[in-house]
Amino acid sequence: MTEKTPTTRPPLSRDRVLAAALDLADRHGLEALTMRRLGSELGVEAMSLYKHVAGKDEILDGIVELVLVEIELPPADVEWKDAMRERARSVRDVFRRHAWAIGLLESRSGGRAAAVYVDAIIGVLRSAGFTVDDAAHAFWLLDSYVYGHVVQETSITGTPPGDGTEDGAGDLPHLAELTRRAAVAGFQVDTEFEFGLELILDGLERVRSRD
Amino acid sequence: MTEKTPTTRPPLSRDRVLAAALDLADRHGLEALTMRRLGSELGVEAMSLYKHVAGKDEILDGIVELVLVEIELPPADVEWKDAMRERARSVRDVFRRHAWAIGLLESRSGGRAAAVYVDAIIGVLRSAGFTVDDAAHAFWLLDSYVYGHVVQETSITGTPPGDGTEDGAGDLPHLAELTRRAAVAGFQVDTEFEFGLELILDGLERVRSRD
DNA sequence: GTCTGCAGGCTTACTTAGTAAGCATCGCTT
DNA sequence: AAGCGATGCTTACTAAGTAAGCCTGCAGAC
Repeated sequence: MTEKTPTTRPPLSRDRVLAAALDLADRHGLEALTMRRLGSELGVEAMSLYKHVAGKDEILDGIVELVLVEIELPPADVEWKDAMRERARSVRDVFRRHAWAIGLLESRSGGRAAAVYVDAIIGVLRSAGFTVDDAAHAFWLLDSYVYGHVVQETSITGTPPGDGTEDGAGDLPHLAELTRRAAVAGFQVDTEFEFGLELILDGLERVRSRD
Repeated sequence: MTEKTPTTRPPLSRDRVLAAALDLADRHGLEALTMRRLGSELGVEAMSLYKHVAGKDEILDGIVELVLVEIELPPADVEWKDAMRERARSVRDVFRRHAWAIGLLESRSGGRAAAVYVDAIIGVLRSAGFTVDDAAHAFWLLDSYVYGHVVQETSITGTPPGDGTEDGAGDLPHLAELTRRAAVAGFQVDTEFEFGLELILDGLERVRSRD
């Protein structure tokens, strides 16, 4: 129909499709990631993508995994507390870069990347003297915290002004006080994050010394 | 076209629509909640719903709020630690009953119900002697933990067997150990939850006694 | 009693999304 | 040269949200 493009287009591949999908989600959000748009991003029709991926679900799984491998695994020889602190920060950074990935993770396993991640973390904890059970506890606790924190951050910063949280604060005195305080102090999510992180790490240290 | 139904149907209303939507999501999952299906559930065509709600988004906001009001607020006169423990459990229970709501919460403010909830919790903490800042810290920390924990629980229990976490465990020794251990001990999420909860509450107690 | 307005539900139809099925073409192998 | 497989294209179907406008029966007003 149209002229054949003189520039030979690099052939598609599963990797190129996934990379483009990741990029698209980062730039325009997850809802912009449609097969048609992803296709046009690659200079191709939507249906062509199906030669390289089974369907949209596989793309979603794929980009979640791409995100997960961005998490920095701690080197095996650092002190456990430093290692956990660093990985917690790394997880937070990664999900702030790819906020859309949080919602996806809920329904997807994360593939092998997730398994590698778990293995590395548990490894550090075991070497530090945690029992199997306590290592599992520590992992769950830390991960729950980090995950929950990131979700709350993004859902707060992503909330447009004028949402339900502020109107009617007249009869919610503590909330009003909190809001006022936050406005004055310049609310710092980073501070919140570090506070909880240190509290948890200290608590885990107590558990470890018991083991 | 069809015969007029002899039984007079109770008229629709915003509340009836939201209640039916909540019920539908509980019974068949969030993806089953479509305007057409919700309509037929109420014996009505999809477009009729638009006389009572502005659109699907309003329905989603509405059922999120319905879920949030199920969270039990602690009575003002209990000891803060008991109050926090109870509300954490209540939050967890509510979201286990309505697992689909978790994903929704990420993108929605929660309306006034969320504000009431925050106000009540901060109130308890302030009365217990927490400074404004520490009350905010405590709130963020606890909520992040509970939220993250629930998400992880549901995503694990919702994962079909044979996912990426188990194959290839050969070169992931710590993960293998953990899996084995979990199989033997009978993995208890409840135990995990309580462990982290108590650790955090103890940490917060230390913070409070400093105030 | 008749008329009228309108609230509440219905019909149709448009848009966007995912994707099944099959066609076309280009380049390499034999 | 002939054939063939891989890669991309075309068409078309289904499901979902929702805009626009129609229909009808009931509540007062006269």
